[in-house]
Amino acid sequence: MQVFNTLSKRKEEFVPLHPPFVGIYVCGPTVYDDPHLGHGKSYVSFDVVVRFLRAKGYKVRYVQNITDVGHLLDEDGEDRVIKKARLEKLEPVEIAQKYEVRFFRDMDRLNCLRPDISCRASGHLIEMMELVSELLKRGHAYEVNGNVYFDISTFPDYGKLSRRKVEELRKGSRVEVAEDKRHPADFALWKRADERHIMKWPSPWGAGFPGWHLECSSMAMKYLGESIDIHGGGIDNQFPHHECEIAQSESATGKPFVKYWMHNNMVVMDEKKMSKSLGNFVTLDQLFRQYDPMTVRFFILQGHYRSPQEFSDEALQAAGRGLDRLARFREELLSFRNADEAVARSPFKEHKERFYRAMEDDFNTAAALSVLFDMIRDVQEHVFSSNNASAGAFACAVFEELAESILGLSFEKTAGSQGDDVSCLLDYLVEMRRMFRERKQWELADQIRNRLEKIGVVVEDGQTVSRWRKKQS
RNA sequence: GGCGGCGUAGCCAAGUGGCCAAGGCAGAGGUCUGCAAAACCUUUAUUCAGCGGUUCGAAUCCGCUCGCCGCCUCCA
Repeated sequence: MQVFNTLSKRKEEFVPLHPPFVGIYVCGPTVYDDPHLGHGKSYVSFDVVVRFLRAKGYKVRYVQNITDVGHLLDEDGEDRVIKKARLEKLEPVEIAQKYEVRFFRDMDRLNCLRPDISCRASGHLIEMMELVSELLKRGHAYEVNGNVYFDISTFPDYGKLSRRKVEELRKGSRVEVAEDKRHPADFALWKRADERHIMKWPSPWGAGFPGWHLECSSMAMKYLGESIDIHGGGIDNQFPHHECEIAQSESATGKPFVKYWMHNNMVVMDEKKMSKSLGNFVTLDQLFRQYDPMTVRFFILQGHYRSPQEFSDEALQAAGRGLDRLARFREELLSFRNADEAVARSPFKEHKERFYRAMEDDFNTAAALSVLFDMIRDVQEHVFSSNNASAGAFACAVFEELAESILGLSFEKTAGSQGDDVSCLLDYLVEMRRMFRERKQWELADQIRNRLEKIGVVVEDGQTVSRWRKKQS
């Protein structure tokens, strides 16, 4: 299996440090606002990575952090969480809690598996301080006025992930350099907090809070060991965040921190990166009012995780239609589910192999997805038209494994669309329409169909039964 | 200014040296149907931003030009 490693800038054969175990750490969200489509792309991408590694038989431990401590926003030392707390008139902890809940709510809707360990930065201050002490002890850090900085001159490899030279960093720098740093590129491990700062902790260097790269190093190493297999995150975190993680971790342990660095690309909107700070974002919650979460997942899967992805309503609608077709196909295939598949001599083994080959080539979900659509045509020929039950059963099992287990597409009806009062009424209206049709009272039958269409419900007449469904978007 | 990347049909998007350039959506024609919808079948880029070069052979490698983006500040 080939994985693109940002460290080497090429695809490498994937060999875990301690097979069959795989430790993967993915940078989690800062919980101060609702997650947007960009978060969706990132976490769906890594969800598929985890799902596929498990399908390949690896024992995966998936760790993801929750950043609830907040990072520096400006020179005043106010961080995003605190700023939001002031705006919403809540405690910082309430803000973090609130948006953590909403983050998982949206990830659940996208059918992302929960991480095996979801760890909050605020619960790991001890570990972070220990890391700072270790770096001080080893001479990789220095203390000035209650601030502790990492001394970049002690780590010659600094820049190896993002291909940057320390000398070049200074020139393009857009922020003012803190005066007490020895070198402008030195970064904070611990920051002193004044009285106004609400989120602060006592430490050997006085009251303060951790630097923004520290939590990932501490928690990744705590739960996955000093060297981990995969570290993932957004490409926009490559520098400085991941670069600093490497410097801290490797200086403290003397061991390689990460074997494979994986970075997902951005969602693009109006020709610009979708992000909070630019203001051109659409939250998942907003999106889900218009599109089914699975449509969003399907949309994400249609692109490659390392490519930028263009967001537009047209693209989302197209994704919805494509997913619809897959869902109908799956429903038809489901009638073969329990047939005897043991005797199957089927062409679908080949589809499975093609799918795996695509996924083994750096998780090419777009190519993998296309195999599913090829399957539609071939199942039509080898199962539906010949009513071949054993081939159908095999195809059904293959489809469930590929589409549902690995790609994480869920075709179960969303709650509220089944068994509630509205559904019962709709069922009755469709039944009524059927009676009109049997008596060839087309006008009355059409009237029902037209009226339902107006409230976004489509009626479809099949060979034997009529069905209704909610129209997407 | 430094580093990195992108430009493939109306839209989204795979493909990075060699069968006719995946797949989805939209479009066109057909089958089915009371009419629709859905489904199914067929079809849709002599061409991969442009110009040169390397090669028996390039969308894929190299050079230049044009356009665009990301990172260098928190960001998935």
